[in-house]
Amino acid sequence: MNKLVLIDGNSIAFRAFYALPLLTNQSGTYTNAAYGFTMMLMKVLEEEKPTHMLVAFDIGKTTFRHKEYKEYKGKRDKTPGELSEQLPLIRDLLDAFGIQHYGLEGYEADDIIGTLACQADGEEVPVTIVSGDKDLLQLVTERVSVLMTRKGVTDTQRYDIQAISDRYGLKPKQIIDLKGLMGDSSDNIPGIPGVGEKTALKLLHQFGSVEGVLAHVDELPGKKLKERVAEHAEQARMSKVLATISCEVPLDFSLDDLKFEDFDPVNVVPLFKRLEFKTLLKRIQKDETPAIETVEAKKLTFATVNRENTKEWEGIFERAHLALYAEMTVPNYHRAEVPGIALSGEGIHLYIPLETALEWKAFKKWLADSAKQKTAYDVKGTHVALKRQGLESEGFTFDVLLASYLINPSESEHELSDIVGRKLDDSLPSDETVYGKGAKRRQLEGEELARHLTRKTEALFRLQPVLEKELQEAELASLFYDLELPVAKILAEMEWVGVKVDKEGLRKLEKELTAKLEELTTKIYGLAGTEFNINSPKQLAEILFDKLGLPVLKKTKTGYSTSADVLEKLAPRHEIVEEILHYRQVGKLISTYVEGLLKERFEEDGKIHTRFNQAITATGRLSSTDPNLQNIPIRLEEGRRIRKVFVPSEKNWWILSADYSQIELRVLAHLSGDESLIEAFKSNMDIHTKTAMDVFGVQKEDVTSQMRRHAKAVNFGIVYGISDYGLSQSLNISRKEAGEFIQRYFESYPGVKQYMDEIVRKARKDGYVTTMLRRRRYLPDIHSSNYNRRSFAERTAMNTPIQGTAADIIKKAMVEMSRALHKENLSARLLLQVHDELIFEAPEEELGILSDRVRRVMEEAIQLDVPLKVDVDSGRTWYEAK
DNA sequence: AGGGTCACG
DNA sequence: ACGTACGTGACCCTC
Repeated sequence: MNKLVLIDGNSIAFRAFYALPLLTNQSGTYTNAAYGFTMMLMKVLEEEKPTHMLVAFDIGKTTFRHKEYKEYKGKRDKTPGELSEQLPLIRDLLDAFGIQHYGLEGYEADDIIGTLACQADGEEVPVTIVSGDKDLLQLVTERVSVLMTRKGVTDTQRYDIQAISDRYGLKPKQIIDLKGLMGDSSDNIPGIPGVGEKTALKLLHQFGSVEGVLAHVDELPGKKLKERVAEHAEQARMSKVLATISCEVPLDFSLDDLKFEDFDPVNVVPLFKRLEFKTLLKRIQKDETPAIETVEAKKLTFATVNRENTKEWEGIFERAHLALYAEMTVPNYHRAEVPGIALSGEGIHLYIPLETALEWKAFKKWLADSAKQKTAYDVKGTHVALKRQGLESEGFTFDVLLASYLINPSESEHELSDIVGRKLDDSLPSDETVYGKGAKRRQLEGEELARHLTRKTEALFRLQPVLEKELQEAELASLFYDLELPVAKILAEMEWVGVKVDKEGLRKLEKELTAKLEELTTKIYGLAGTEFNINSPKQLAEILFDKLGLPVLKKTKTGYSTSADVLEKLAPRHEIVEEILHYRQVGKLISTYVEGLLKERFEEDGKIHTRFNQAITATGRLSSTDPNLQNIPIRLEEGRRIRKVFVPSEKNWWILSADYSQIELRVLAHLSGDESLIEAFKSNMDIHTKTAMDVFGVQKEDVTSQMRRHAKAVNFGIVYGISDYGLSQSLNISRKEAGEFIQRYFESYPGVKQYMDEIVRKARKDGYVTTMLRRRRYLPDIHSSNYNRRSFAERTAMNTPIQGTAADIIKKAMVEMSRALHKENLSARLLLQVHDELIFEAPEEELGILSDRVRRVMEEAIQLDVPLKVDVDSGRTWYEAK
């Protein structure tokens, strides 16, 4: 049975555009209208199952209606550029779906739809019209219905004869009369002034049509109305003509030409990927997965290597380049089992169960051979996990995870299946799909595991050239090969070595802090006059604001804020507040640091083995998890004591820490070329004092500690992409004062101001910003019409080159330091990196040379127009090393 | 699972 | 009139 669907293209595109926020893909193309349109399209295909389809568009400016009334559509606002540039995109999408689209000079989409609806009706083919325009209701018949958008994009209501009657009490054709009387401001159709929908409907219910109303002017209720109708009779007749949809557009095609057979995902997927329609992509790929999977599974022939047949497969190790994947049972590779390993080369896919791998000499030789090139996903994790199984691995020359990260560090999904979905015209089931999650998680074995793993290595093998090319094109190849890959190997070693912690020291701290917490708890209950959960912001707010009547200074989404900055302001008003602040402090130390560290400590070696995530931050920094060793307390003495439990792992060894002084401001001085700032660093001045002198116009001797504190906050603000509001918050001053500070700063350092303006301009032009080593971050929101999003992107444009360059520099220092340790034959080891600081452990006799080398390497890691300065200190624990 | 809070650079 | 300082991760509570 045939079914024709006619879509009012402009109407749906408009609706989608205004219903959705102004989305863009990474390359800055606006996609919201195209996205909404596609959602609607897919819904219609699913629900209507059309055999014939057409999307009609308005093209050109004038239609036959303008002859009748030259003001037609006269008052309509211009289509925004962000929408009109998406119309070609929508046509591309329709082409990909294999759906006809059409526009005709001199006619509106309505008329094309009307003509085809009439034809189809004549041929007894049922028709669904999709639009947001009520005009089209006039086309409804026994066989023609209209799907009208309601709110959002895909929420629709079907209008047939009955529905129109229910809603308006009219027959479909009377919709024309309705508009003749009430007009339509969006099309600039006048109708009768003062007659809206209510009056118009009342009149039509009584007299049936515009002509009927005009013939009975005398019988109309109310003097005013009579006058108006009489006066505008001609205008009403004309309005009716304008509102009438033509069914006689000369079309050079017939219904048969509009045949639609189900779309082919092969054509649609690449376009969805380009436009980053992730949800829709998943939807069509889900529908398609079974088909693709069987094809893939058939195509991919793999072999399982076992003790008996190893000889048959050893030829594979002759190959110059293979992909390797070591499967793990849990994400923490320090604790994971490796059930098996897969290898892929052109036309060959092997699965090696762990037991076989451990005994297979040729495999182990190949694995440890640095001349044998290997592509992996996460070489750091792979290396560590294998090492835990007693397998040495070398020669990782490509990391799919790191490549994907460098290509777009803002992307949050770098799981292999996501990368395959983005970069290949293919799909791979995610680990969650294969293994399940939570309680439903299961382990695979045998054939199933082998298939899943070889699919992964096969994908890795194909991904490598694709990613390699993208790296080249974005000028990221050197960053990848010369910096990130070497850093991955260094981090693997750091994680493998781990940091020794003093368990007894932690236990003592735990006892002491717990006693303190109990004391505070009792005191707080006493002051509150009741017991409650101090850890619950909700219960705490009740006590503070309801029971004790303290003023509410700030709200959160869900209630009253009890954050530290609020409590500090409330402290003078009630004794309890200070105790709560202290309680929070101690509570944090116990749960996150004392208990947290004890939980992560490995019994075997008494060490903590964190994992540095090298593919997470948008700026190029590292992060650290399980536990996070980059946020161990230092600012307050009570917390700083935690550092006493971080000790050297060998007798008579020391902890040595080397940190960059003011690296971000020095980078800013270099990037901006500001003479005054450069001079300040060249003469080794205290930069915050210098800023205070300039901003407050005083001599060095007259800088008060308050001035220096304010200047320091301004400097932070500059690095973060300053705003007066942000600065006012951090200093607890008025926005006006903050604004004045900023203005005076920019007057003192005009080069910085110029640089900030320039970097934002560049971000707008290119769509991204870069660091000194060409690390790239895209900023699609730089074009957003939303003030907040745009402002955020602008601040990011200012901050990322600074933070990111500092990250580049310390990574470079790590690579060179690792070479230096090797060359000097030192047994000192790098343990941790904390953004601008490197922490080592070393035997006492190496402290002199190590301190010397570290300072040199770090200070000379990159040549800037200002010197880099490094402070080095050592001690028996991390606490004492600084 | 998400929000609030807080630890670091 | 709006509502932000940049970059992270872990814990607790609440639903």
